[in-house]
Amino acid sequence: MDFCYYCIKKSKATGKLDQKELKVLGQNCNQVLFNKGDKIMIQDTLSYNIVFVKEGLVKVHVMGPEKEQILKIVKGPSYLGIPTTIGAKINEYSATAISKTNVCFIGFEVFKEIIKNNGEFAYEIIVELCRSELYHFKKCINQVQKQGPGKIAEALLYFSEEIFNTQKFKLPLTRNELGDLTCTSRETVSRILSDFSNSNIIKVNKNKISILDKNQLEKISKTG
DNA sequence: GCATTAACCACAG
DNA sequence: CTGTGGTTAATGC
Repeated sequence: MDFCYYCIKKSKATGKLDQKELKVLGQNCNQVLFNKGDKIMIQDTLSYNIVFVKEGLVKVHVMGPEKEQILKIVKGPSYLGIPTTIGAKINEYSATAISKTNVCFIGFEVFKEIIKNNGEFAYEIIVELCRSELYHFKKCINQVQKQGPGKIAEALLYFSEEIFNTQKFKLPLTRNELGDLTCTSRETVSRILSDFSNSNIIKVNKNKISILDKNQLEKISKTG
């Protein structure tokens, strides 16, 4: 039952725990492997657990009044279910694996106890929550005020810099999902991607994207 | 008015 | 699932 102790994909917070705390965590933690497309959390169901993505990519999404909205793409290691487990009785959003993903479900009671007893751990959790809130503030402003090309440019840069750390990557979303992420339609996504491609800003081959002119992309993202 | 932007629809690969 | 063309509505010179 020491698998949390030996886990090499610990969160920054979990790195602050001593062996005894890790043992308790390990006893109240269940690891599950999800494949692409599997649902990890379902909106409107009861939320009993803190969800920690050890490894892999997950889309966090909600069904709005009109249509599906993708809130963000999360790359492990990262927590996902903290706000909805602590702040609400039910899951306020869904989470779906978009690659092979390793997830730990952590019992809420134990998680709560560790927060209360270990300030260093709690602090790291707060840091993660703060970063997430700031990200959403920024995304909210950008999605409301930028127009199409700016939104798509920003999303491409996000994948390139935050998720894959390379100029060449395979987009893990369909055009439709990219539309749901950027608050545009799938047609608009298609058109903007071919526009970028025709202007030699990016190269597109199905879902494989290469960023050719990062400066230009940043400029478009910045000016909207 | 005229231009721009983007959603919606439809249809073809 | 995607790409494209036509149409329409909103917005801003």
